[in-house]
Amino acid sequence: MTMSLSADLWPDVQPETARRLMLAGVESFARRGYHATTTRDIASAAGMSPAALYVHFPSKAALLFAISRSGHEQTLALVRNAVAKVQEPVECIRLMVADFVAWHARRHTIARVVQYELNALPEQELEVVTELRREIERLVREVITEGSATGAFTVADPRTAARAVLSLGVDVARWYSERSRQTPEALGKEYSELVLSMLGTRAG
Amino acid sequence: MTMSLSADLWPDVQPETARRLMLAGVESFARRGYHATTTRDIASAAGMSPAALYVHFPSKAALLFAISRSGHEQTLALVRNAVAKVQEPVECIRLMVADFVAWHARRHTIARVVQYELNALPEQELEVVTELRREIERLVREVITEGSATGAFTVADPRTAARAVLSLGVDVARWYSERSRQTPEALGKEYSELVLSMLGTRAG
DNA sequence: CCGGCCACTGAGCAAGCGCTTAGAATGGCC
DNA sequence: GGCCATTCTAAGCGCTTGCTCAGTGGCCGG
Repeated sequence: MTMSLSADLWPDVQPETARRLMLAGVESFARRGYHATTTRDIASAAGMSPAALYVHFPSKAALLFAISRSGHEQTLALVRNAVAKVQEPVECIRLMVADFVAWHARRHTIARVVQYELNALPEQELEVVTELRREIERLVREVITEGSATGAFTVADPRTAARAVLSLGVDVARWYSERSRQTPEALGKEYSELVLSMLGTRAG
Repeated sequence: MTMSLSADLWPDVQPETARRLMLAGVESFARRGYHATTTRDIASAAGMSPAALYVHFPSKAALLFAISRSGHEQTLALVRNAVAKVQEPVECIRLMVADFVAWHARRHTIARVVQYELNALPEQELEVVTELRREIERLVREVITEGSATGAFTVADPRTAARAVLSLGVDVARWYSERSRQTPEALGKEYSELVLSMLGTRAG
C-alpha cells in the first residue's frame, strides 16, 4: 500500500484534492514566489481547472497561509520536542539544531515558502505565524541563556546567539537541493557541531 | 553642502532622477517584493509619472538588475578588500565577516533586495549576478581552506563552513532594522567573534 | 430509478498590470 | 529668437490577474 506525499505532509487535510492543491502551491510558490504564481499555475499543476481551487480554499492567500502555518507548526514541534526530551543545554541544542537543519534540508521546498514568502501573507494571518516564530526564537534563546548561566556556553549575548543559530538553520532552505552531497541527517549533525562550536562549548 | 542618499549609494548613475527611481525601487522591492510592486508604485514614490521610469530604464526588471548588480559588486568588493589587505587567515576572516555583516545591517533594505529577490531576475541577468555570488563564496572558502591547512581553523568541511559563514551574514538583512540595539559595526564585530568561534580557532 | 449533494468545470468579469506613444515643457547653443 | 536634445506627462492599449457563477457529472441513500 502506497501513500501520496501530500497525505504524508498534511494528514489532517481533507480531501485529497485539497492536499494536491497545497502541494502544487508549495512547488509553485517555492520556485517563482507567491506573487509570480497564478491561480491557474497552481490549479493546472494539480490537474484541475482554476475554479477548483476556490472549492477548497477561500483565496490564494488562504492557500499560502495553510502551507505556512503547517510548516511553522512542524518546526516549532521539533524545537519543543528537543526542549522536552533533553534538559542538559549542550545536548538539547545539539538535538534541536540537528532536527531543525535536517527538516529544512529534507523539506527545503516547503521551508522556502515558510521562510521567504512571509510578507505575502495578509496582516491577520501574518500575526498568527509571527507568534509561532517568536515562540521558536524564545525557546532557542532560553536554552542558550540557561547554558550560559551554567557555564556550558560562552557567548557575549544570548539574543544575538539565538538569532545566529536560527539564521544558520533557516538559510539551509535557500541552497539545499536533492543533489547536495549530504543527506539531511548528516547535514544536521555537521551543523549541530558548528553551532556548539560557535556557542563556545569546551569539547565541541 | 549636503548630498542625497542615492548619490552616496550609486555615484556613477546619472542623472539624479534615475537614482531616485532606484531608491524608490529598493524600498518598494524590499517591503513588498518585486512582483507585488508595480511600476506605478515606484514612479509615484519617486515623485514622477509611471512613464518616467522608461526614460531611464528599459524595463522594471532592468531596474531590479541595476540594484542587484550594484549591491553584489559592493559586497564582493568588501570580501576582496579583506583578502587583499590581510594574509593571515584568522584576521582575514575577522575583517571580512565584520565588514560583510556591517554592510548587511547598514544597507539592510538594499541587502534584502540583493539576497531575496534573485529569482525575479531574468535568466541572463541572473547569470551575471550568480557569477558574482560564486566568486564571493569561492573567496570565503579559500581563506577557510587555507586556515584549515595551517591549523588555525578546525572544521570538518571548508565548503559547508563557508556556506555557514555566508548564511550568518546574509540573514542579518532579514531581521536587522534601524531600531536594532546594536550599530552595524558593533554587530559586525560580535558576529566575527561568533564565526571565529564556529571555525574552531583556539583563542576566539 | 430517483433526487439531492458535493466536487468540479467553462466561460467570463472587473480591475490592475507592464509598457507605449504623442506631445508639452525645459534649458543650452548658435 | 530659432532649433534641437533631453526629460517628463497624460492617456491608454492589450493582456493577465484573482475570483465568480451557472451549470454538469457522478455518487449515495432510499
